Amino acid sequence: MTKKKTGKPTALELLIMKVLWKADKASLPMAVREIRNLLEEQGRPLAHTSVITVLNIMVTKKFLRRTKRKNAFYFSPKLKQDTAETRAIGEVLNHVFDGSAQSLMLALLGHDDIGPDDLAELQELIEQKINQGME
Amino acid sequence: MTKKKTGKPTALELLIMKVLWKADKASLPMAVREIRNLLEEQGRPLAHTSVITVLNIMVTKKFLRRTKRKNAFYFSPKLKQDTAETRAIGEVLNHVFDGSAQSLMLALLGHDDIGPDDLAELQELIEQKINQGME
DNA sequence: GTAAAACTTCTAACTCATTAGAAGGAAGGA
DNA sequence: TCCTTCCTTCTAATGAGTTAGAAGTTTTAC
Repeated sequence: MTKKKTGKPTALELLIMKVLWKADKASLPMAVREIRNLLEEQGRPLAHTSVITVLNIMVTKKFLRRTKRKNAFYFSPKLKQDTAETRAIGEVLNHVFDGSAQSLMLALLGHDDIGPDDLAELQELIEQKINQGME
Repeated sequence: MTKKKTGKPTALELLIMKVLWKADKASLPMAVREIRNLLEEQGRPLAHTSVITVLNIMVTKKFLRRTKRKNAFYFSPKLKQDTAETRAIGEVLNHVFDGSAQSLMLALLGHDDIGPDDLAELQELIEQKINQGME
């Protein structure tokens, strides 16, 4: 009986994942210090050791891969952004909206930050999805 | 300087909110025992005192209203379902999808549980929103 | 080659969420 | 009235997430 535990990143872990996903587009594993610096730049200053602690936790959770290079460790994402996003929306869909995509959509459309231009784009996305389904 | 703290319910608090929202449609405040029973029925058995503890926390968080009736307390939702849903989706929108409704939509459409019939309904919802905007 | 700098592991504190027992007050039946 | 039942408040334990210091090891710089 293997522990299933799909698991989604916590708030801080998500910040780190985003940093690493970005770097990963250029296939760049990152050192602790680089990650720490970027976090600080985006208003989340942390002690060097705090970052290490979280990174190691993320490795045990299988969110990250850790490789030794020279004297230090480098980290790269193992959990894909798509996967994390799908899990996150699935979580909200099931727990908050009881699985109703319609309810979720209503809440999204009711949100302030959605402009008329956004609406057109959303339609386009659904359009594509529909067409893709009948190919 | 007042504490802003918009605050969204935790996982357990959300379950309780849902129970109370349902009852509130008929304007029915609920006693602890009733809430406890419903939670148990839906697979979340808790000690009576555990339920009380959470309910009281929810009152201090202003999620609930508490009124004395006879010897016992009755609870009803103060936080509206719409509001909670909007906050929940806003949270994900901002933290996971960096404010991009398009990204969120893609993740939603990529989710397994979305069938072709859902797609049509989602389009309809956006349609309505668009028309409503130009009246 | 030795001292400083960089990096890691270990340990631990603190908060919040979840869970529940012990103890005490009010209500109600025999 | 008295005992049982029901309800509350207080207290507390556990676990996860966040944060960071102390200490130890490797690398680099002069």
